[in-house]
Amino acid sequence: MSLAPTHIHTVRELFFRYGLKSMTMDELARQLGCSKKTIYEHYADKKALVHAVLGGFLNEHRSEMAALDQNPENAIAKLIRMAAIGFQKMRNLTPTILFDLQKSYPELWMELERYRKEEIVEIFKRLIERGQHEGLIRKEIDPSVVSIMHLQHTNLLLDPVVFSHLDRPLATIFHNIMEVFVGGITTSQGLDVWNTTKSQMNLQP
Amino acid sequence: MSLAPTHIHTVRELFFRYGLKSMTMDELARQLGCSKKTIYEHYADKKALVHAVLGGFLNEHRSEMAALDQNPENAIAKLIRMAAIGFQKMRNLTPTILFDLQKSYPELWMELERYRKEEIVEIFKRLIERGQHEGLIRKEIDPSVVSIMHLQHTNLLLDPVVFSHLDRPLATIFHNIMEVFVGGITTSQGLDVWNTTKSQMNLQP
DNA sequence: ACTTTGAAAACAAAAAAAGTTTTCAAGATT
DNA sequence: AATCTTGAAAACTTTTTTTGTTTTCAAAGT
Repeated sequence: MSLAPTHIHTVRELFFRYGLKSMTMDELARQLGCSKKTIYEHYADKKALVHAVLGGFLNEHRSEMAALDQNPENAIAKLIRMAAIGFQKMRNLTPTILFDLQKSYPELWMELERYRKEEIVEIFKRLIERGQHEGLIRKEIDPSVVSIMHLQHTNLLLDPVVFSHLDRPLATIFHNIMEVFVGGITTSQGLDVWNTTKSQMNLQP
Repeated sequence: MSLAPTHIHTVRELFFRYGLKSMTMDELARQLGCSKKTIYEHYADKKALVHAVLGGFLNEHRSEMAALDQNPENAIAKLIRMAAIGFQKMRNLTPTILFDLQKSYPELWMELERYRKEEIVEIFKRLIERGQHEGLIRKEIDPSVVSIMHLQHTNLLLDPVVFSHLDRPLATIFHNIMEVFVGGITTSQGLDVWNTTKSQMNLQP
């Protein structure tokens, strides 16, 4: 029983690198240097394994977000940090993964969708509301609208036809998008905070 | 019979984006907006289709290389241009594609290997020999050795664990690699040519 | 010596994909 | 206007692949 905790990261890497369809259970066992039997002792079927991988991935993100939420920083700084983590994380979701997920594991695909559209959007929405109370984000801004808008921004990264041909580092793309987004929602006071925060933190995600 | 020339590029894009395994014939037909029957009128089987796509890809590269070979430039300049094109081209070969190719179409995989290890290496070898005759590349350099070395450099780009985590544009990685490689093989005269050439041409591949 | 363990490999069952054929409707042809 | 052609859509068969299970066997531990 030497599999579950140690090797699940390897499984994630293989799934993410080669796609869910291409990475068969035989191949997986071969790469892990164990037998299929051993895998099936820990996971009922392939779906359970994919579920564990995706679940772990989302949980990681969830707890990183939660950790940031604890921070006693201002709303703008939190917003940037959360966005940076989100962009960084979503990079791992290649077209192949998303395609395979959607086609072969629709329930897991929906779980991913739900996580992003509900949980994440909700966190950003509340963060924007907080920013408004702190006087950093303009009152005319509708938190529900712009939190969805932000989600769509991260979606753009997942689509290879949008930015990849520019051959820019993710950090550059991230920085530009945030410059527009944050610039667009902040009050003049918030803008000062943003400029200070920006120089303080390492924006390289 | 409206398929073959027009839509083969779409097929390539789909194969390259989602992988050969994930992109089934049904899905392909759906995405192309035609029936499977129509596809099978032009291509005997899926293998023939993959062959056509890969062949087209290699031919494109082949003719770009040939066009450069005609140029009346010096050997160093040609070397850089060819390398740039090579790096740029190989980016399209995602881990999934290479994996699927190797596993499901071993003959095509070997054809790709052969193309790179023989045709491309041969071109670079002759180019380096020419550079030596032009007095731009040092005589101690063994063309056979360093042409293979260059091939391995481009291989590094295909491996996601080597450079991707740096989050640098391809152009930066390319530039650094070439700085070392060209710097390492040139005479002082060749180095001057390289510096001049470098500023003249747009290194952004 | 006797268990236990788990890799390796053979296996059966199920699923999926490839490839073929049929159907049918829209456009072209006579 | 009647007929023919074309090709998408979908139903279908066949082949291949994959999943998931079981068996075998050898090495490590008791």
